[in-house]
Amino acid sequence: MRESAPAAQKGPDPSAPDPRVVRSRTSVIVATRAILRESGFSGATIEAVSVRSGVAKTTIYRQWKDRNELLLDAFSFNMAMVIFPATHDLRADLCLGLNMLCRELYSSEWVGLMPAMIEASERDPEFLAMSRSLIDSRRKPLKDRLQLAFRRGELSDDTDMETLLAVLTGPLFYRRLVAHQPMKRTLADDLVDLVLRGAA
Amino acid sequence: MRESAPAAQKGPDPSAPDPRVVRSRTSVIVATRAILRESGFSGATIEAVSVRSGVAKTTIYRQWKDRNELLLDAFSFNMAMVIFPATHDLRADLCLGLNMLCRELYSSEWVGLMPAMIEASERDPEFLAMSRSLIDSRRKPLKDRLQLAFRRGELSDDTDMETLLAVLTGPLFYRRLVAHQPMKRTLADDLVDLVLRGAA
DNA sequence: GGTTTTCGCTACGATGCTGTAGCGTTTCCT
DNA sequence: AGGAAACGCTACAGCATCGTAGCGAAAACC
Repeated sequence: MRESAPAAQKGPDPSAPDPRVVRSRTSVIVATRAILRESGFSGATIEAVSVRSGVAKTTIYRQWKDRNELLLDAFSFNMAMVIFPATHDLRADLCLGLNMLCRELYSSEWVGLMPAMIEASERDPEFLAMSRSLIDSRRKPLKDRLQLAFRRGELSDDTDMETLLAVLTGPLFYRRLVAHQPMKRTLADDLVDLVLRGAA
Repeated sequence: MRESAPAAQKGPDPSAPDPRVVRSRTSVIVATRAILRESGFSGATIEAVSVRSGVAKTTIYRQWKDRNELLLDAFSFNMAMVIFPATHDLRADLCLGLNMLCRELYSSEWVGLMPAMIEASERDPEFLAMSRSLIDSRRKPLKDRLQLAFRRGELSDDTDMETLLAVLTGPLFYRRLVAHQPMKRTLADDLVDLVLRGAA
Protein backbone atom coordinates (compact mmCIF):
# COMPACT_ATOMS: atom_id res chain seq x y z
CA MET A 1 0.00 0.00 0.00
CA ARG A 2 2.75 2.38 0.87
CA GLU A 3 5.62 2.99 -1.44
CA SER A 4 9.28 3.06 -0.64
CA ALA A 5 9.11 6.85 -0.62
CA PRO A 6 10.01 8.66 2.59
CA ALA A 7 6.52 10.12 2.83
CA ALA A 8 5.03 10.70 6.24
CA GLN A 9 4.81 7.69 8.49
CA LYS A 10 2.27 8.35 11.18
CA GLY A 11 -0.71 6.04 10.96
CA PRO A 12 -1.35 3.13 13.32
CA ASP A 13 0.06 0.84 10.62
CA PRO A 14 2.22 -1.67 12.40
CA SER A 15 0.23 -4.09 14.51
CA ALA A 16 -3.46 -3.42 13.96
CA PRO A 17 -4.66 -2.99 10.39
CA ASP A 18 -8.36 -2.42 10.98
CA PRO A 19 -10.05 -3.31 7.68
CA ARG A 20 -12.28 -0.29 7.95
CA VAL A 21 -9.27 1.99 8.00
CA VAL A 22 -7.73 0.21 5.06
CA ARG A 23 -10.92 0.51 3.08
CA SER A 24 -11.42 4.20 3.66
CA ARG A 25 -7.76 4.98 3.18
CA THR A 26 -7.53 3.34 -0.21
CA SER A 27 -10.85 4.78 -1.35
CA VAL A 28 -9.65 8.23 -0.47
CA ILE A 29 -6.26 7.81 -2.10
CA VAL A 30 -7.71 6.41 -5.29
CA ALA A 31 -10.22 9.24 -5.51
CA THR A 32 -7.55 11.82 -4.82
CA ARG A 33 -5.38 10.52 -7.61
CA ALA A 34 -8.28 10.53 -10.02
CA ILE A 35 -9.08 14.12 -9.17
CA LEU A 36 -5.46 15.15 -9.43
CA ARG A 37 -5.36 13.70 -12.91
CA GLU A 38 -8.59 15.28 -14.03
CA SER A 39 -8.61 18.60 -12.27
CA GLY A 40 -5.07 19.16 -11.14
CA PHE A 41 -3.66 20.35 -7.89
CA SER A 42 -6.18 23.06 -7.23
CA GLY A 43 -9.09 20.75 -7.92
CA ALA A 44 -8.02 18.26 -5.31
CA THR A 45 -9.84 19.69 -2.33
CA ILE A 46 -10.81 17.64 0.66
CA GLU A 47 -14.45 18.21 -0.08
CA ALA A 48 -14.14 17.02 -3.64
CA VAL A 49 -12.22 13.97 -2.49
CA SER A 50 -14.89 13.25 0.07
CA VAL A 51 -17.70 13.38 -2.48
CA ARG A 52 -15.86 11.32 -5.06
CA SER A 53 -14.61 8.67 -2.66
CA GLY A 54 -17.83 8.35 -0.71
CA VAL A 55 -15.83 8.76 2.48
CA ALA A 56 -17.04 11.40 4.89
CA LYS A 57 -14.97 14.53 5.18
CA THR A 58 -14.62 14.05 8.91
CA THR A 59 -13.20 10.60 8.36
CA ILE A 60 -10.59 12.00 6.02
CA TYR A 61 -9.53 14.53 8.61
CA ARG A 62 -9.25 11.72 11.14
CA GLN A 63 -6.56 10.04 9.04
CA TRP A 64 -4.73 12.99 7.52
CA LYS A 65 -4.09 16.13 9.45
CA ASP A 66 -3.79 18.24 6.34
CA ARG A 67 -4.66 18.57 2.71
CA ASN A 68 -0.93 18.53 1.99
CA GLU A 69 -0.42 15.34 3.93
CA LEU A 70 -3.12 13.65 1.93
CA LEU A 71 -1.69 14.82 -1.35
CA LEU A 72 1.80 13.67 -0.43
CA ASP A 73 0.42 10.23 0.32
CA ALA A 74 -1.63 10.23 -2.85
CA PHE A 75 1.38 10.97 -5.01
CA SER A 76 3.60 8.31 -3.54
CA PHE A 77 1.01 5.57 -3.63
CA ASN A 78 1.70 2.26 -5.30
CA MET A 79 3.57 3.17 -8.43
CA ALA A 80 4.11 0.51 -11.03
CA MET A 81 7.53 0.61 -12.64
CA VAL A 82 9.14 0.03 -15.96
CA ILE A 83 11.44 -2.97 -15.96
CA PHE A 84 14.70 -3.22 -17.87
CA PRO A 85 15.71 -6.80 -18.60
CA ALA A 86 19.32 -7.85 -18.30
CA THR A 87 20.08 -10.19 -21.15
CA HIS A 88 23.30 -10.40 -23.11
CA ASP A 89 21.98 -7.84 -25.59
CA LEU A 90 22.29 -4.31 -24.25
CA ARG A 91 20.65 -2.67 -27.23
CA ALA A 92 17.63 -4.94 -27.06
CA ASP A 93 17.27 -4.44 -23.32
CA LEU A 94 17.34 -0.66 -23.58
CA CYS A 95 14.97 -0.57 -26.53
CA LEU A 96 12.50 -2.77 -24.76
CA GLY A 97 12.50 -0.76 -21.57
CA LEU A 98 12.42 2.63 -23.24
CA ASN A 99 9.61 1.64 -25.54
CA MET A 100 7.69 0.49 -22.51
CA LEU A 101 8.33 3.85 -20.90
CA CYS A 102 7.17 5.48 -24.10
CA ARG A 103 3.87 3.68 -24.03
CA GLU A 104 3.47 4.35 -20.34
CA LEU A 105 3.99 8.05 -20.84
CA TYR A 106 0.88 8.21 -22.98
CA SER A 107 -1.36 5.80 -21.15
CA SER A 108 -0.51 5.06 -17.56
CA GLU A 109 -2.15 6.58 -14.56
CA TRP A 110 0.86 8.02 -12.79
CA VAL A 111 1.96 10.15 -15.71
CA GLY A 112 -1.24 12.10 -15.37
CA LEU A 113 -0.10 13.00 -11.89
CA MET A 114 3.25 14.36 -12.99
CA PRO A 115 2.11 17.83 -14.01
CA ALA A 116 0.53 18.34 -10.61
CA MET A 117 3.63 16.93 -8.97
CA ILE A 118 5.97 19.14 -10.94
CA GLU A 119 3.92 22.15 -10.05
CA ALA A 120 3.87 21.29 -6.36
CA SER A 121 7.56 20.45 -6.29
CA GLU A 122 8.49 23.82 -7.65
CA ARG A 123 7.25 25.61 -4.58
CA ASP A 124 6.97 23.25 -1.63
CA PRO A 125 10.11 21.54 -0.29
CA GLU A 126 8.12 18.60 1.05
CA PHE A 127 6.70 17.86 -2.36
CA LEU A 128 10.12 18.38 -3.88
CA ALA A 129 11.67 15.79 -1.60
CA MET A 130 8.92 13.31 -2.31
CA SER A 131 9.12 13.93 -6.03
CA ARG A 132 12.87 13.43 -6.04
CA SER A 133 12.69 10.15 -4.23
CA LEU A 134 9.87 8.92 -6.44
CA ILE A 135 11.71 9.74 -9.62
CA ASP A 136 14.82 8.19 -8.19
CA SER A 137 13.14 4.90 -7.45
CA ARG A 138 11.62 4.84 -10.92
CA ARG A 139 15.01 5.38 -12.52
CA LYS A 140 16.60 2.57 -10.64
CA PRO A 141 15.91 -0.28 -13.10
CA LEU A 142 17.48 1.61 -15.97
CA LYS A 143 20.36 2.72 -13.80
CA ASP A 144 21.01 -0.85 -12.72
CA ARG A 145 21.02 -2.06 -16.29
CA LEU A 146 23.46 0.64 -17.30
CA GLN A 147 25.76 -0.13 -14.42
CA LEU A 148 25.77 -3.75 -15.50
CA ALA A 149 26.74 -2.60 -18.97
CA PHE A 150 29.63 -0.62 -17.52
CA ARG A 151 30.86 -3.64 -15.60
CA ARG A 152 30.64 -5.73 -18.72
CA GLY A 153 32.53 -3.13 -20.71
CA GLU A 154 29.64 -2.56 -23.08
CA LEU A 155 29.87 1.13 -22.31
CA SER A 156 33.07 3.10 -22.14
CA ASP A 157 33.97 4.29 -18.67
CA ASP A 158 34.35 7.93 -19.60
CA THR A 159 30.63 8.26 -20.13
CA ASP A 160 28.73 9.82 -17.27
CA MET A 161 25.82 7.93 -15.77
CA GLU A 162 23.68 11.00 -15.18
CA THR A 163 24.23 12.18 -18.72
CA LEU A 164 23.24 8.78 -19.99
CA LEU A 165 20.04 8.75 -17.98
CA ALA A 166 19.13 12.24 -19.10
CA VAL A 167 19.80 11.48 -22.76
CA LEU A 168 17.85 8.25 -22.77
CA THR A 169 14.75 9.35 -20.88
CA GLY A 170 14.80 13.15 -21.09
CA PRO A 171 13.59 13.42 -24.68
CA LEU A 172 10.64 11.16 -23.94
CA PHE A 173 9.46 13.19 -20.97
CA TYR A 174 10.12 16.35 -22.93
CA ARG A 175 7.82 15.37 -25.76
CA ARG A 176 5.10 14.31 -23.39
CA LEU A 177 5.16 17.10 -20.80
CA VAL A 178 6.82 20.11 -22.38
CA ALA A 179 6.30 19.97 -26.12
CA HIS A 180 2.95 18.19 -25.81
CA GLN A 181 3.61 16.15 -28.88
CA PRO A 182 2.27 12.70 -29.62
CA MET A 183 4.51 9.69 -29.22
CA LYS A 184 7.01 9.06 -31.98
CA ARG A 185 7.37 5.37 -32.61
CA THR A 186 11.03 5.30 -33.42
CA LEU A 187 12.22 7.79 -30.86
CA ALA A 188 13.17 5.27 -28.20
CA ASP A 189 15.13 3.17 -30.67
CA ASP A 190 16.78 6.25 -32.12
CA LEU A 191 17.93 7.28 -28.67
CA VAL A 192 19.45 3.90 -28.00
CA ASP A 193 21.21 3.95 -31.35
CA LEU A 194 22.57 7.38 -30.71
CA VAL A 195 23.88 6.51 -27.29
CA LEU A 196 25.39 3.20 -28.31
CA ARG A 197 27.05 4.75 -31.31
CA GLY A 198 28.50 7.50 -29.14
CA ALA A 199 29.39 5.68 -25.96
CA ALA A 200 30.04 2.07 -26.82
CA MET B 1 3.85 43.85 -25.21
CA ARG B 2 1.93 41.02 -26.72
CA GLU B 3 3.69 37.95 -27.93
CA SER B 4 3.21 36.16 -31.20
CA ALA B 5 1.06 33.62 -29.38
CA PRO B 6 -2.55 33.24 -30.50
CA ALA B 7 -3.84 34.30 -27.12
CA ALA B 8 -7.07 36.23 -26.90
CA GLN B 9 -7.20 39.43 -28.91
CA LYS B 10 -10.01 41.59 -27.64
CA GLY B 11 -8.75 44.81 -26.12
CA PRO B 12 -8.96 48.22 -27.80
CA ASP B 13 -5.31 47.79 -28.77
CA PRO B 14 -4.98 49.03 -32.31
CA SER B 15 -5.39 52.77 -32.60
CA ALA B 16 -5.62 54.26 -29.12
CA PRO B 17 -3.05 53.13 -26.55
CA ASP B 18 -4.20 55.06 -23.53
CA PRO B 19 -1.18 55.21 -21.22
CA ARG B 20 -3.37 54.49 -18.22
CA VAL B 21 -4.43 51.21 -19.74
CA VAL B 22 -0.89 50.32 -20.62
CA ARG B 23 0.27 51.03 -17.10
CA SER B 24 -2.37 49.00 -15.35
CA ARG B 25 -2.11 46.17 -17.86
CA THR B 26 1.61 45.72 -17.42
CA SER B 27 1.43 46.10 -13.65
CA VAL B 28 -1.16 43.38 -13.52
CA ILE B 29 0.68 41.06 -15.86
CA VAL B 30 3.96 41.47 -14.04
CA ALA B 31 2.32 40.82 -10.69
CA THR B 32 0.49 37.80 -12.06
CA ARG B 33 3.69 36.27 -13.35
CA ALA B 34 5.44 36.86 -10.05
CA ILE B 35 2.62 35.16 -8.17
CA LEU B 36 2.53 32.28 -10.63
CA ARG B 37 6.21 31.73 -10.01
CA GLU B 38 5.98 31.95 -6.25
CA SER B 39 2.63 30.41 -5.49
CA GLY B 40 1.67 28.51 -8.59
CA PHE B 41 -1.55 28.29 -10.47
CA SER B 42 -3.83 28.09 -7.49
CA GLY B 43 -2.18 31.05 -5.82
CA ALA B 44 -2.80 33.33 -8.75
CA THR B 45 -6.20 34.65 -7.78
CA ILE B 46 -7.56 37.94 -9.00
CA GLU B 47 -7.58 39.26 -5.47
CA ALA B 48 -3.95 38.37 -4.89
CA VAL B 49 -3.00 39.95 -8.19
CA SER B 50 -4.91 43.07 -7.28
CA VAL B 51 -3.16 43.44 -3.95
CA ARG B 52 0.27 42.75 -5.35
CA SER B 53 -0.04 44.95 -8.40
CA GLY B 54 -1.73 47.81 -6.65
CA VAL B 55 -4.39 47.79 -9.33
CA ALA B 56 -7.98 47.66 -8.16
CA LYS B 57 -9.83 44.42 -8.65
CA THR B 58 -12.56 46.18 -10.58
CA THR B 59 -10.00 47.57 -12.99
CA ILE B 60 -8.68 44.10 -13.63
CA TYR B 61 -12.14 42.86 -14.43
CA ARG B 62 -12.58 45.77 -16.81
CA GLN B 63 -9.68 44.51 -18.93
CA TRP B 64 -9.99 40.76 -18.59
CA LYS B 65 -13.31 39.05 -18.50
CA ASP B 66 -11.99 36.04 -16.65
CA ARG B 67 -9.30 34.72 -14.42
CA ASN B 68 -8.38 32.32 -17.21
CA GLU B 69 -8.09 35.09 -19.74
CA LEU B 70 -5.71 36.95 -17.47
CA LEU B 71 -3.59 33.88 -16.89
CA LEU B 72 -3.40 33.11 -20.60
CA ASP B 73 -2.17 36.63 -21.23
CA ALA B 74 0.27 36.41 -18.34
CA PHE B 75 1.84 33.25 -19.68
CA SER B 76 2.34 34.51 -23.19
CA PHE B 77 3.75 37.88 -22.21
CA ASN B 78 7.03 39.10 -23.58
CA MET B 79 9.21 36.04 -23.59
CA ALA B 80 12.87 36.49 -24.20
CA MET B 81 14.42 33.83 -26.39
CA VAL B 82 17.60 31.90 -26.71
CA ILE B 83 19.45 32.73 -29.89
CA PHE B 84 21.40 30.26 -31.97
CA PRO B 85 24.11 31.90 -34.07
CA ALA B 86 24.73 30.74 -37.60
CA THR B 87 28.46 30.74 -38.18
CA HIS B 88 30.42 28.23 -40.18
CA ASP B 89 30.93 26.10 -37.09
CA LEU B 90 27.85 24.01 -36.31
CA ARG B 91 29.27 22.50 -33.16
CA ALA B 92 30.16 25.88 -31.70
CA ASP B 93 26.77 27.33 -32.58
CA LEU B 94 24.89 24.51 -30.94
CA CYS B 95 27.07 24.51 -27.85
CA LEU B 96 26.67 28.21 -27.42
CA GLY B 97 22.91 28.17 -27.74
CA LEU B 98 22.37 25.11 -25.60
CA ASN B 99 24.61 26.41 -22.85
CA MET B 100 22.62 29.59 -22.88
CA LEU B 101 19.43 27.55 -22.58
CA CYS B 102 21.07 25.68 -19.73
CA ARG B 103 21.76 28.84 -17.82
CA GLU B 104 18.33 30.18 -18.56
CA LEU B 105 16.69 27.06 -17.21
CA TYR B 106 18.13 27.76 -13.80
CA SER B 107 17.83 31.53 -13.68
CA SER B 108 15.34 33.11 -16.00
CA GLU B 109 11.89 34.23 -15.09
CA TRP B 110 9.85 32.31 -17.62
CA VAL B 111 11.14 28.92 -16.53
CA GLY B 112 9.50 29.48 -13.17
CA LEU B 113 6.23 29.70 -15.03
CA MET B 114 6.63 26.41 -16.81
CA PRO B 115 5.42 24.17 -14.00
CA ALA B 116 2.20 26.14 -13.75
CA MET B 117 1.89 26.10 -17.51
CA ILE B 118 2.46 22.38 -17.75
CA GLU B 119 -0.14 21.79 -15.11
CA ALA B 120 -2.69 24.01 -16.80
CA SER B 121 -1.98 22.56 -20.23
CA GLU B 122 -2.67 19.07 -19.06
CA ARG B 123 -6.30 19.83 -18.40
CA ASP B 124 -7.42 22.93 -20.26
CA PRO B 125 -7.34 22.95 -24.07
CA GLU B 126 -6.93 26.71 -24.21
CA PHE B 127 -3.81 26.57 -22.10
CA LEU B 128 -2.60 23.62 -24.12
CA ALA B 129 -2.90 25.55 -27.35
CA MET B 130 -1.12 28.54 -25.89
CA SER B 131 1.60 26.40 -24.42
CA ARG B 132 2.18 24.63 -27.71
CA SER B 133 2.53 27.81 -29.65
CA LEU B 134 4.82 29.32 -27.04
CA ILE B 135 7.11 26.34 -27.01
CA ASP B 136 7.05 26.29 -30.78
CA SER B 137 8.16 29.87 -31.08
CA ARG B 138 10.92 29.28 -28.56
CA ARG B 139 12.20 26.31 -30.51
CA LYS B 140 12.35 28.20 -33.75
CA PRO B 141 15.92 29.55 -33.49
CA LEU B 142 17.35 26.09 -32.90
CA LYS B 143 15.16 24.63 -35.60
CA ASP B 144 16.32 27.24 -38.06
CA ARG B 145 19.94 26.56 -37.25
CA LEU B 146 19.45 22.85 -37.73
CA GLN B 147 17.69 23.33 -41.03
CA LEU B 148 20.60 25.41 -42.19
CA ALA B 149 22.89 22.57 -41.20
CA PHE B 150 20.81 20.17 -43.25
CA ARG B 151 21.00 22.40 -46.28
CA ARG B 152 24.74 22.67 -45.85
CA GLY B 153 25.08 18.92 -45.55
CA GLU B 154 26.48 19.14 -42.05
CA LEU B 155 23.79 16.75 -40.93
CA SER B 156 22.78 13.62 -42.78
CA ASP B 157 19.33 13.75 -44.33
CA ASP B 158 18.08 10.59 -42.72
CA THR B 159 18.05 12.21 -39.31
CA ASP B 160 14.68 13.40 -38.13
CA MET B 161 14.27 17.02 -37.11
CA GLU B 162 11.89 16.32 -34.25
CA THR B 163 14.18 13.67 -32.87
CA LEU B 164 17.07 16.08 -33.05
CA LEU B 165 15.18 18.76 -31.18
CA ALA B 166 14.07 16.32 -28.50
CA VAL B 167 17.55 14.92 -28.03
CA LEU B 168 19.23 18.29 -27.80
CA THR B 169 16.83 20.06 -25.48
CA GLY B 170 14.86 17.28 -23.82
CA PRO B 171 17.56 16.22 -21.38
CA LEU B 172 18.01 19.79 -20.20
CA PHE B 173 14.33 20.29 -19.45
CA TYR B 174 14.21 16.85 -17.92
CA ARG B 175 16.91 17.62 -15.39
CA ARG B 176 15.35 20.92 -14.49
CA LEU B 177 11.65 20.04 -14.30
CA VAL B 178 11.38 16.31 -13.79
CA ALA B 179 14.50 15.07 -12.03
CA HIS B 180 14.99 18.34 -10.14
CA GLN B 181 18.72 18.09 -10.43
CA PRO B 182 21.17 20.97 -10.53
CA MET B 183 22.70 22.01 -13.80
CA LYS B 184 25.50 19.87 -15.13
CA ARG B 185 28.15 21.98 -16.78
CA THR B 186 29.15 19.62 -19.52
CA LEU B 187 25.72 18.29 -20.37
CA ALA B 188 25.02 20.68 -23.23
CA ASP B 189 28.39 19.99 -24.83
CA ASP B 190 27.98 16.27 -24.32
CA LEU B 191 24.65 16.38 -26.10
CA VAL B 192 26.11 18.20 -29.06
CA ASP B 193 28.98 15.73 -29.25
CA LEU B 194 26.62 12.82 -29.12
CA VAL B 195 24.40 14.18 -31.85
CA LEU B 196 27.23 15.22 -34.14
CA ARG B 197 28.95 11.90 -33.74
CA GLY B 198 25.72 10.09 -34.55
CA ALA B 199 24.22 12.22 -37.26
CA ALA B 200 27.01 14.05 -38.99
C1' DG C 1 -22.19 -10.89 23.27
C1' DG C 2 -20.21 -7.02 24.94
C1' DT C 3 -16.79 -3.40 24.34
C1' DT C 4 -14.10 -0.42 21.53
C1' DT C 5 -13.16 1.83 17.38
C1' DT C 6 -14.38 3.73 13.24
C1' DC C 7 -17.74 5.47 10.55
C1' DG C 8 -21.30 8.74 8.30
C1' DC C 9 -24.07 12.60 8.97
C1' DT C 10 -25.31 17.33 10.09
C1' DA C 11 -24.10 21.56 11.56
C1' DC C 12 -21.12 25.35 12.26
C1' DG C 13 -17.96 29.70 12.17
C1' DA C 14 -14.34 31.51 9.71
C1' DT C 15 -12.12 32.65 5.63
C1' DG C 16 -11.18 33.68 0.84
C1' DC C 17 -12.54 34.16 -3.93
C1' DT C 18 -15.69 35.40 -7.69
C1' DG C 19 -17.73 38.75 -10.39
C1' DT C 20 -20.82 43.03 -10.31
C1' DA C 21 -22.57 47.70 -9.07
C1' DG C 22 -22.30 52.54 -7.83
C1' DC C 23 -19.79 56.73 -7.00
C1' DG C 24 -16.46 60.10 -6.78
C1' DT C 25 -11.71 61.25 -8.43
C1' DT C 26 -7.81 61.38 -11.41
C1' DT C 27 -5.88 61.28 -15.81
C1' DC C 28 -5.80 61.63 -20.55
C1' DC C 29 -7.18 63.51 -25.08
C1' DT C 30 -8.19 67.46 -28.23
C1' DA D 1 -10.31 74.31 -20.60
C1' DG D 2 -13.66 71.01 -20.97
C1' DG D 3 -15.49 66.38 -22.08
C1' DA D 4 -14.44 61.49 -22.05
C1' DA D 5 -12.36 57.63 -20.30
C1' DA D 6 -10.10 55.00 -16.90
C1' DC D 7 -9.22 54.74 -12.29
C1' DG D 8 -9.60 53.47 -7.02
C1' DC D 9 -12.63 52.52 -3.41
C1' DT D 10 -16.39 50.35 -0.96
C1' DA D 11 -19.90 47.28 -0.74
C1' DC D 12 -22.31 43.24 -1.92
C1' DA D 13 -24.45 38.45 -2.85
C1' DG D 14 -23.14 33.97 -3.81
C1' DC D 15 -20.35 30.26 -3.38
C1' DA D 16 -16.62 26.91 -1.99
C1' DT D 17 -13.51 25.41 1.24
C1' DC D 18 -11.38 24.72 5.63
C1' DG D 19 -11.18 22.43 9.85
C1' DT D 20 -13.89 21.22 14.17
C1' DA D 21 -17.70 19.36 17.13
C1' DG D 22 -21.26 16.20 18.60
C1' DC D 23 -24.15 12.24 17.96
C1' DG D 24 -25.94 7.82 16.73
C1' DA D 25 -25.13 3.71 13.78
C1' DA D 26 -22.22 0.17 11.94
C1' DA D 27 -18.38 -2.66 12.06
C1' DA D 28 -14.47 -4.85 14.10
C1' DC D 29 -12.15 -6.98 17.89
C1' DC D 30 -11.68 -10.39 21.89
